[in-house]
Amino acid sequence: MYVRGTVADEVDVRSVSTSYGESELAEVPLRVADDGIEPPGDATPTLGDGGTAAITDGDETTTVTLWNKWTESAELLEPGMELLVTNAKEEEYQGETQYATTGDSYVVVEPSFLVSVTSIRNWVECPRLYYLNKLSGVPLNYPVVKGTLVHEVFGDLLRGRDLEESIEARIEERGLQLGLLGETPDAVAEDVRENATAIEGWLEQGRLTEDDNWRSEQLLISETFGIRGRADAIRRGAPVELKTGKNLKKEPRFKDKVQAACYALLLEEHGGDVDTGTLLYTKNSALDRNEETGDLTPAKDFSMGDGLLKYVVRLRNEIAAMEMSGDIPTGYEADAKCEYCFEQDACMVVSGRLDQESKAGQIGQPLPEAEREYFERFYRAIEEERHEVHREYAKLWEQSAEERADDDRALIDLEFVEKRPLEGSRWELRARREGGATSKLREGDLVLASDGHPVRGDSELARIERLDDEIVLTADEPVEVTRLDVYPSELTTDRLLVAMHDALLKGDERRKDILFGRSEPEFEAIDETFIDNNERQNEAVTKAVGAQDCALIHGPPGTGKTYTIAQAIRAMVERGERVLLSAFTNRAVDNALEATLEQLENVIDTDRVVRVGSESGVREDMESHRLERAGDPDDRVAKLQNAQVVAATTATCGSRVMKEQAFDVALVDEAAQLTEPGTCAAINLAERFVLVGDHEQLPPVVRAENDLTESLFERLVDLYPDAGVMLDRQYRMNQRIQAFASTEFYDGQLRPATPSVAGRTLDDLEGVSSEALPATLQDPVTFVGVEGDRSRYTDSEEAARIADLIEAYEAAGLEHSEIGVIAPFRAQVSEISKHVPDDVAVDTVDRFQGSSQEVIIVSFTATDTLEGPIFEDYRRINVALTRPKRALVLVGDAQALASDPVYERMLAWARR
DNA sequence: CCTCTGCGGAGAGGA
Repeated sequence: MYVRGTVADEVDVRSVSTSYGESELAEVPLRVADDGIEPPGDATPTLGDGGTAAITDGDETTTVTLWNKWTESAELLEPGMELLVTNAKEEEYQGETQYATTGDSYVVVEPSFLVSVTSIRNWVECPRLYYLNKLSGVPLNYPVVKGTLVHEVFGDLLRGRDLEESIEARIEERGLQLGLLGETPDAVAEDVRENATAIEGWLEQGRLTEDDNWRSEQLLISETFGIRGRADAIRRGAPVELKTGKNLKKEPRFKDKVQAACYALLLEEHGGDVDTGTLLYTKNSALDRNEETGDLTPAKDFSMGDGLLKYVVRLRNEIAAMEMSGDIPTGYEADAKCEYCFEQDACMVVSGRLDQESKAGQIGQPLPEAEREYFERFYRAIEEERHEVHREYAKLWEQSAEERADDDRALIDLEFVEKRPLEGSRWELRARREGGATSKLREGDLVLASDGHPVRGDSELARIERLDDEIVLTADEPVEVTRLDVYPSELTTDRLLVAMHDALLKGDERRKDILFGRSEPEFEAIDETFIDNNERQNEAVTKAVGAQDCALIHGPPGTGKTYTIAQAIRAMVERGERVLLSAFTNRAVDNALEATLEQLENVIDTDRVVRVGSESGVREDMESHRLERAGDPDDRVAKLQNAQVVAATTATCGSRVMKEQAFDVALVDEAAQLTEPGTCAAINLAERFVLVGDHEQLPPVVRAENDLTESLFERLVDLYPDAGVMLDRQYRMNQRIQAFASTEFYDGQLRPATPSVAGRTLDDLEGVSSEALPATLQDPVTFVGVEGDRSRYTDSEEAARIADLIEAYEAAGLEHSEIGVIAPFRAQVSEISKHVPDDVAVDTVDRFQGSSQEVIIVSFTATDTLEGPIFEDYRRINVALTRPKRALVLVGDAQALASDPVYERMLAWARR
């Protein structure tokens, strides 16, 4: 039987005398949900749909007694934390039903917080090591890259690939990294071969027989233990861990055992019964020495007792509890000796600078208080984001397949078509979906591909190669795919944390003076005209070029931001500077890059403009500039080092490869959509920075409400008005259209760049005659009142009216491709899509940002009131209303719109 | 109450 619930009160641990002698116990008051208790005989949680329901008020409070070692986990408990006890027994006490741990119980603190196996492995060595790893990441270094290569070759061997072929191919794939490390393919091959031969020899020692039943690289997630990880290999159901290092002792290292034990727990939940683990220390090897040394083969088998598995769960509980409480580990939690630790210096510096308690001691002066306060604030905010990612994981088993599909987080009920082995030991999987099924999944995404359930079934990490009615995936292992789930990745949060750490602990002092408002940005006087027909654009380029620290370019809709950026980069390149061009989205990076390439055409060889990013992220027409990772090391590294302009998303700027690069200037576009740490990822790489954006348009997308919602751009614009320039002439909208946005969001400063822009109408378009339009649509801005169907996120009446409007425009000679429809909700987007022709662009506000259209129709999808966060953020209407060039139609319920002052003014303007 | 893009996954090792 298992018991799951929320800790209702403080927990005391005490000693009692029992018939077995002195024992420790903790009585945990637990608020248990209706289905938080499973009937006896069920050792594991129900594997049916639904899982454990949320705890509600009417739930019962009971007492769960945790015995002996589990009291260590009890000490970690605080009211409000989730607790899960497996194999509990039911007891009657004073007429009340209570529960207690048995010899077979596991106690799991905050089970929905998924701890990675690596975290547990680091933590057991020293909790501080775990923390440092999270904070500063692992830089590019050869031993780590080599280790990864050996693992890849190991996987290939298990999948039957030829050794030499595998080594060559895997080294080729890592050309760029190896080049940056100054390694040659031959030397690396020699190194890898040494380890790999040991593996191969061991495999050939008759151990790889038909019934050995191997599987390599399996991603495992445990909803019971709250652990996830990827096992190197599984042999006859037991974990095999590969180590590239040396171990001449008889026993495996303790942390390695712990790692294997984690996989054993994960396998146990997947129906296994594991009592041994194998560690493969491939540097030990030299099989020829086998006879002299007796048992010095690379493999060390060890038996995994119950005690070890439970110990691992307690370790995991320590991490979960610490992460929930937000505490910082000191290192005293562990017995590890700091003097032998590789991270001792880093540890002391971090604790010294951040004034943290640390077993290793502190080095250096603490950062100023404002910086420490900043660190703590953002650390907390980023960790909250991480928790949201963990909650996404929990939904993998808390939600039913149908719920996930409704949430667009999964494609379900796929028809498995085939699995086909590919060259290089990967597999191609194909499945078919019913037409019309939508999801957040896109080509290039990493997904959980499963034969029915992403956690409980056979499941594998796969990449979407093609996403049509037939879906094509690639994966390391074959899975008979019938379902795909969004894979919740912590990568972005990891990189945000590291970027913030680098900005504060590695950033130069001058830069920090700017970030912390201690010093005004300075500018070199530049006596040059860059753009002669737009004063503000020219001023912006002048500021960008002359900035000693930073410049801020505020670009409202249609004001030629991208062109200004391209001009600024051109001027910088002409001065011989190395420039980083970055933005949050791939789309924005490619847009800016395209404009930049135009400007640089006759300035430098455009081979020296390099786009760093994944194949699926980079726009097709920029592919020729994309830096392929694979190839000859010297060649790859030369291409990057010689690049004078490098373009990459901010997330990529946080990658190990990009962190090796240095620039004179970082230019960040769409900077108002970036969190502060996100911006830091880019500007950390350069001496000076230029941020370009518009804080009156959409803010950063974050999962949790916290300090990440304000961009660095916005903060600095407020802090240093003199460092900024606002572009004030727009080249997009008819004057009538721009009027509202100008007064409402830009103090009336936004104006048409030329009389012809101001006077733009549909009649300018070839074959269009506005006379053919109904009288109500003659004005460039129109309001169309619709009562609405009173549903929450959709409105079929609005959708129907919009279809009529499109017909009217079509009759007047407009092409479908010249019309765009914007709605606040995705549900309404798909509702409208049903009513209008396929080639009319229908999308959410968020996705329309950055583009424009001749005609824009906005569906407000609100009846009676405007409640809801989507309407409260006025920046969203600013974006919606500034997309059209020649005509704007607002469709909605006038009464609802009039209930909010801003919307009411909008209504007045539209109805004029 | 909603909007939703990134990312070589996770883990690789040094005594």
